[in-house]
Amino acid sequence: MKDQLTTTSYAVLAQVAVRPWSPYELVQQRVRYFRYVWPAAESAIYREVKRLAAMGLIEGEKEYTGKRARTVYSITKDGKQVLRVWLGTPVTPFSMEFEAMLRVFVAPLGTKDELVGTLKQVQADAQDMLRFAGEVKQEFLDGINVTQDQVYIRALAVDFFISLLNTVEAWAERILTEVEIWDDLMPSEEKTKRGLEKIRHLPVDTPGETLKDISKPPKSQTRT
Amino acid sequence: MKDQLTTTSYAVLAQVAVRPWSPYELVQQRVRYFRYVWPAAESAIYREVKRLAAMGLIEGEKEYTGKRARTVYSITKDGKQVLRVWLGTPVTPFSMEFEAMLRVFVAPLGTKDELVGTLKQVQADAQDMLRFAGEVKQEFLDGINVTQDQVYIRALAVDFFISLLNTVEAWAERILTEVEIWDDLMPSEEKTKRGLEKIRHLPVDTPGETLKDISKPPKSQTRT
DNA sequence: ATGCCTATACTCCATATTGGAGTAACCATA
DNA sequence: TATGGTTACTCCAATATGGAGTATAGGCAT
Repeated sequence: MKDQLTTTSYAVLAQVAVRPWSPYELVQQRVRYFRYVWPAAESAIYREVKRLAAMGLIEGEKEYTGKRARTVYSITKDGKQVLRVWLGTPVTPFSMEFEAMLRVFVAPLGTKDELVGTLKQVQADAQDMLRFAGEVKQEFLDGINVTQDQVYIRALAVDFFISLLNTVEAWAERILTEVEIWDDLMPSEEKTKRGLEKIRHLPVDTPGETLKDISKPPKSQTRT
Repeated sequence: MKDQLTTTSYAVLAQVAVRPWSPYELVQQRVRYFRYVWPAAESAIYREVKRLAAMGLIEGEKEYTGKRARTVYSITKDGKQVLRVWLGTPVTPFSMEFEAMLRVFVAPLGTKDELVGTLKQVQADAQDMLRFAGEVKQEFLDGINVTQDQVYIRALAVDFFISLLNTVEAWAERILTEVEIWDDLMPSEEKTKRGLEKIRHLPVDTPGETLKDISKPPKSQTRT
């Protein structure tokens, strides 16, 4: 066992810092707490719990329901210290997986219906997650969230999540409206004109002068 | 060699569909074309090129510069057909990695400066990527992008990318303003009040009645 | 009391993926 | 001719993933 902690380790450790959990609970609740900002497989959680325990960063207490054991883990002093040290290290940048966009790229090979279907799916996924975010919002307003004592911090996260999802949802809506007025997905002068117009109005600064050298994009992202 | 294609395979195949590339070019240019919506390691690209070639979905032509060989790959009929079929299959949902948010969760264990530093980093990363997006925008306006003939499609992607980055940037800015007025990161009645007020005004619907059962969040996401 | 279904609580493993190290030729400059 | 950078990859140890498998508990119908 390597004792190099990964971001997944810190995600689990951070969750245990909130209050004690059993591995099973962590697996279930990760969806509410870090799944959407740091996806990790179930088996990864179980593995991390063992590692953290072996390293003395969390400690377990056994409980029994009949013969079935379950261990509830709490964070230790060392664990807190490790989190504190981690807070001083550089962050890995935001990154995403968005398969739908790859499909948009090759959409002209398929049908308009397929593109519309993909976009509707994106919209539906965003709406599902927004529904979930709405529930979390309500939990906080009702004062019943597990991290209620940390509202002032968690509010920052819920804000992020909701802003992002609204952006995705609005984009899908906007694009659907655009695609709906197309007859097909073939290139056309009309579409090209509209596309360029759209690009021209995008809210971002363009570089001062035309680029001679194609400048390097921002450096790559790594997951550790 | 398994011939089950992964999303990374389709990403590469979609890129080769644009125009012929050598593996090295694909690796370099992936940053411009799919890195931000489907991250993949360099070695993964080389591996996929080999697989796709072995499966007859792309075909390579050898070129020489002195003794150094390079192979330029183009998509085949079969390759296009495979992409077409793919367009008819279900999409995997959007997902992201955002380590900074995990740090926000445990921020009270550290200092205000550390939190501010993390948020500034998020902002800087977003601004870097926005600069890159601005360059892409300019390329299209100048008519010199490699996918210029697909502006009407690519405009949809650039729109997404810029909207999302602006959202992230604006969030970081907003949160920095909030955090700046705090004296420390300890819980306080004042902070709790502000947090709840913030949550109350978040742009998302809350469920009609208070939840008795904690409903299940949207289903999980898998990468294939 | 017995069987059956579902939830709890994990372990195990074959396969896939990653980052990085290594190899080697080419090219410009000093 | 040395040397440093770019092109153009290959290879691999370490890690991560999804899914299958194991086993107990509790509720409910018969």
